[in-house]
Amino acid sequence: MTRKELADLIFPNIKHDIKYYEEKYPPRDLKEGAIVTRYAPSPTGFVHIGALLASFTSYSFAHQSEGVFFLRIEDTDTKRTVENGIKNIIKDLKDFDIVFDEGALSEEKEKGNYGPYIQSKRKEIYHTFIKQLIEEGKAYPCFLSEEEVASIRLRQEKSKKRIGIYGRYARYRDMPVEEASQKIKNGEDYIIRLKSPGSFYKKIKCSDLVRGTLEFPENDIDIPIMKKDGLPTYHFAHLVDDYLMHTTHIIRSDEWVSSLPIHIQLFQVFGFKPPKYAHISPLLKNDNGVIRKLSKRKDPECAVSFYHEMGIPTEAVKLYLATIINSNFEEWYLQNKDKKISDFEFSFKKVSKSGALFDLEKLTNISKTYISRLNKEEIYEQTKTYLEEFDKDFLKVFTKDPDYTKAILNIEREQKKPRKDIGKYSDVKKLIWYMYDEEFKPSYENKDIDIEMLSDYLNNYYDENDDKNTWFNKIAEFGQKHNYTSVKEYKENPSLYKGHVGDICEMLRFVITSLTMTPDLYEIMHLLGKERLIKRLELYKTQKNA
RNA sequence: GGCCUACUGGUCAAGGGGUUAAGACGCCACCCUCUCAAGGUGGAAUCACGGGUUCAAAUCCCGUGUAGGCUACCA
Repeated sequence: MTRKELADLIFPNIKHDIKYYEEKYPPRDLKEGAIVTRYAPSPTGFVHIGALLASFTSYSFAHQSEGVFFLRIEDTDTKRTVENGIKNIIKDLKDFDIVFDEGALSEEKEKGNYGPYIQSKRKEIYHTFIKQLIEEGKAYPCFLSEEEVASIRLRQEKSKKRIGIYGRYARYRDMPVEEASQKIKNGEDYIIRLKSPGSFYKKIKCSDLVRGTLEFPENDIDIPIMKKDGLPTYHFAHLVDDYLMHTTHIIRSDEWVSSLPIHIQLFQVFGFKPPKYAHISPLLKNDNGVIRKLSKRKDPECAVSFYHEMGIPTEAVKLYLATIINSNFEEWYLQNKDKKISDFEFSFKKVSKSGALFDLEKLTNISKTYISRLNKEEIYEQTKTYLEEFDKDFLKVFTKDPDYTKAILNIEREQKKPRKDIGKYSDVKKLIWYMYDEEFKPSYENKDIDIEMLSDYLNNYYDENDDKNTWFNKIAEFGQKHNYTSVKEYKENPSLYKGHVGDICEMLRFVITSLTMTPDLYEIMHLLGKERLIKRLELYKTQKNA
């Protein structure tokens, strides 16, 4: 019995060899330096912010180098796979303008010449590679049950040994092929393990684009490469796929650095040139003093859909991600306000090595700045889209008279330093509700208001056609009649006067909006118009008397 | 237990032997012919700790500590 016969016994239906696939998937015809990379999620549910960060990074590097960015679905863990996972992933990313040049489009469809892009459809390819390894004596069937492996682990833990199937724990590593094939013929369960050529006492140097040179002990664990169900493990699938798909750069999150020795070893076993690796740090969260990785289960801000529900513009999220990925992005953007994110040249050298605490406040600020640069039309449309999905009641009010709403949104907008108060589209309602009569159901706090004076002003002095200067001068003039003076004078001699111009404005603001803080009073009054202003004063009076 | 990695203000960070230790967010104070939001000006850090090396260390070396990751027939 030869190893070839053992390999045939295990994989009786494999017709091709590795060479066949190498010819089927020739090198890509791209310009020098083009980066081919991928986003390779498991379809286990929603896209979370850390994954968005990784895919945004990959996408940016691929595109700025005129390379290729593709989507590969890693569904080798059948227990965790979720219905409609692929479409959700594509949709979530598309919201952020992250689109794929090739890869899976749905469970059935895909585009590109290097597919299939769904791992569960690539079984035959993986088997071809594993078959060759068995023929060459570089991999072997292992009959250790999961229970046996667990008990080995337990013993290792107790005696403080290194954990794993290596050395003498790799009981089936050198089993004669006759015995192994007999066990298989008897129907015993098995997995395929790599016969690791490494030694724990030798060092291997791995280079990482963001971390530099990393030194590890060689991998000497006979890692599983194929599971009982015939599907490959992540490590092995990664090797085959990224080799055949000609991936040049693997950009993935930090939790993978410790598998680097395994991955390098796998490439060496086949004599393939490994791709370049870049490990990016995870996003962290300060949870009441405990710093931990952002978790899908505990943190709502983790799901990408959270930003959608909050009405935070996707562009703002991207700006924030860009500032996290490259520390020099923020400064660049400050100086190049009119440029797009894609105009920035990302570099691996500027990727931070340590994990960043996710800062919602900073994101909000970026978002405010971003929205402040939009014009009234854009804000109107964006808010409308948001309300259509999340607040149908306010949508009716908001869209009833589009020009009026746009005028509200335009208050203090068309100026060098535009107003910066909308951080997310879900804020719009609580910022402008009082401008709509149907929403204006105020509950006034107790405050000293000279109703008679305001009535006199609104009826006899206020003219909605006045420009801002005239408006202000009139209030000052009117104030003098009632013993109110300028702010400066009042501050100098507070005892001589009843108050200052600002006090009149505050009273007006309060009666008109029921608020003490609002944007520019002149604009608000102008938009509301004299008639409604007087009505609001009447409303205030009746509420006071009640 | 083993193996990795990271530690500069509340947060993100620049700086890689000699700097008044950039900048952004947040915070505080003041200014800005009505309040807010902005904007402007200013304020707050001896670079986790302990030892070295050096005329000189946030920067180099060694320990310690803390945090994170891996150590699955999960990815």
